[in-house]
Amino acid sequence: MARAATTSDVFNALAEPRRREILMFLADAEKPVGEIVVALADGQPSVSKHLGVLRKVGLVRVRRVGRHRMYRANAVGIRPLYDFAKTFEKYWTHQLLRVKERAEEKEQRT
Amino acid sequence: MARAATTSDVFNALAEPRRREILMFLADAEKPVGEIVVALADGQPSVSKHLGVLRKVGLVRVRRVGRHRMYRANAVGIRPLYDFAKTFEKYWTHQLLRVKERAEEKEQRT
DNA sequence: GACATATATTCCTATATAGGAATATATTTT
DNA sequence: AAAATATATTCCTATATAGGAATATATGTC
Repeated sequence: MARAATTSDVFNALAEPRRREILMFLADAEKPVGEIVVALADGQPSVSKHLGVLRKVGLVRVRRVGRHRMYRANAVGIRPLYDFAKTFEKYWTHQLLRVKERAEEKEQRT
Repeated sequence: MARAATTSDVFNALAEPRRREILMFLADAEKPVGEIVVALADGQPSVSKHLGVLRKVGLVRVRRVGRHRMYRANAVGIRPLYDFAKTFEKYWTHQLLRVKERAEEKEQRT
């Protein structure tokens, strides 16, 4: 079988770097497609397609304003990713702590 | 062009649900392949392949013990994902706050 | 209504899978 | 060294892209 569809879930949708960039660009304020195209120096059809994927998995919302479409990030959509990653937070904290301890031990010996 | 290789980065590697499950299973302690196979009720070659991908992007470490290979999660490898997701934390906090406010306003009106 | 602007969609293609089956490799045991 | 155990790798195939080009759709303006 092939890989799962990018539209199937948030993880797959965000596996694409361009889509992560778009989402970060839309984090603070809503923007029309044309501005994204300029900001990311990408083609218009490409951006539209990426926005389509982000919309399907609920990571962005759209609003029509005249002939523009204003897109904005739907932050809560990222929670599945955040929650998954956060599970491991304590482990790398410990890991870094051990590195620090070893560094200090080494320091002691000098 | 096709999608980026799963081995290219952490985001792509973790787009696959099975790999996320494997990583969570390896979070607390190192385990031999056979145990993962049993725990996740998957085929041995399948698990081996997934472990190969996780290893290539630095999400797991291996250690040989007799004829076993002990795998463990390398938590820090998840930081790119965590950092990305964390960027949006403040937004959904605000978003939830607004939902709460609206709910309270509504409550007031009754 | 003709024209311009903004965006979405369709069509095509090369490619990187993921899964299954079969096989190869490494290590221990007898 | 033969057999058994544990794991990795190879081979094959169906499929879901992502990108480019061309086109369609919707809306505003003259």
